Amino acid sequence: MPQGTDTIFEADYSSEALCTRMYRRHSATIKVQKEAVAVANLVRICEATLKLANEKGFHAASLRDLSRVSGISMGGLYAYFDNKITLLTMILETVTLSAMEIIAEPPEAISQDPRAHLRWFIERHIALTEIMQPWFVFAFMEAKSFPAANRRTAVESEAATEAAIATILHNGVNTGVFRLENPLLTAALLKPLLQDWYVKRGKYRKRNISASLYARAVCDFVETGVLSEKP
Amino acid sequence: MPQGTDTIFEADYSSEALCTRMYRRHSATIKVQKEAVAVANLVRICEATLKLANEKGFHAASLRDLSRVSGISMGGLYAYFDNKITLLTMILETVTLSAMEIIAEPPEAISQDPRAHLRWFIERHIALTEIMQPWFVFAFMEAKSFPAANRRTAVESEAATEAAIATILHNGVNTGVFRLENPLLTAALLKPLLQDWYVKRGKYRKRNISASLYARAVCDFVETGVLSEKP
DNA sequence: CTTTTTCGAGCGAGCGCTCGCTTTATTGCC
DNA sequence: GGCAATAAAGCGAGCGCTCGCTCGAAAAAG
Repeated sequence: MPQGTDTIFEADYSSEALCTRMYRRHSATIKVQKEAVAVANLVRICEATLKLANEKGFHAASLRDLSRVSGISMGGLYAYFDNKITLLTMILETVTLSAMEIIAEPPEAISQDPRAHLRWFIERHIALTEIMQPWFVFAFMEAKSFPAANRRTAVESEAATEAAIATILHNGVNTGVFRLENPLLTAALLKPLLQDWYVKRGKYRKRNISASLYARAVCDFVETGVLSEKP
Repeated sequence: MPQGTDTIFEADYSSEALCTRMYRRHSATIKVQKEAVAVANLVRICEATLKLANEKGFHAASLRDLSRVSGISMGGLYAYFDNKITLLTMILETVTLSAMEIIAEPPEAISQDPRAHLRWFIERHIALTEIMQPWFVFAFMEAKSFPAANRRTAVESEAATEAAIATILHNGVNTGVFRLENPLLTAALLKPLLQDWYVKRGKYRKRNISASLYARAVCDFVETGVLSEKP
């Protein structure tokens, strides 16, 4: 596992790995033929794009900015995409595909226990969005300006995450571990807690709250709420 | 109360009322002297700006777009602001000032009971962001591109909201009504639940979830979590 | 030498913003 | 009330500039 000691993910989510997958998806339209060269430049392009979009928004970032920050000339950039929206789409695809991989079957021992299953899902979600933080922030902030097709995909991806949470909650209700009226609505409330980790990352960094501490806080909050006594 | 049967707010938050306050704050620089005329036009400008920013983002919306949608000529617009950033600032101020007014002392009966106090605060927050939804979405989405001074104000305003929640939680812990380890962190987790109502409003509309139903769901979720038994 | 990749000046479109002018409202005088 | 005189408000073509994007030449690789 290239990303260190983590063993919770099946795939590699480093920039190089993500851009390799991106290159292979778009090898038909990318004009640079040698994979090693292309991937190295895609990494520079993506990292520069995420940096600029985070600073001033994707639309406000010009291709001259991108050329300067990535160190690739204007013309060079157009060997990798045919227009600015394609670049946006390529990055969004990467996020959506990765987000879909969060939803997976957990180890056998965990899937039997709804409470452990929920904790596992929350931790896994926060861990991936931690590794890919700039990518997820990009998708979240720029979602509005996506072409309609991409926006639909993004909404579907988010709905799939909520549905996965709802299923876990539902299993918990059936086995008597959880008590709640509307699993889908509760799942909808859990989503913003997971998103806040990457959207407001600066806030938590300032308060010295790590990903695992945040994950634990979310789990505790979700499980028991704030009341001393159940009403 | 001009906004109907609501009696939870001291002030009026209609577009007219908000733009009247906006006009008085900026009467020195706004070149139109008659308040009635100026306020009517500010309403058209603000509503058009919020609409366009919601569709394509503030930066991507041109002043020609704004002129067309608001029905006010290019030159006319510049009687109300001296540049595009000033317009952004004027709208942000309006949101920040309104958000600050959410934090208020509740009726005597409520402030004695931390549980009622928390519910009151949640309901009040959701009710105001419901009335002013486009304004709050604007502030949330465009916060990144604010001038530094405005961004600082926005962060402070958000911190103040969290601090207010934390105080309520703290009182609850002291009186034994609430049980939680870190009131500030729990308050930080409550914030995204309140924000999701206006940021992802379309999702909840599609599912026929009203503001009061959402507020109730958040209150229940926060109070008791999902577990059947306290561990 | 041929092929692949990189380069950056330059194009037209569209941007934020201005300014000379027209239209509308108010005032003062009979 | 009628009517100039003045002030206020509204207008939109056009300015300088930056945008996304192109393309022929230069450089690097094979």
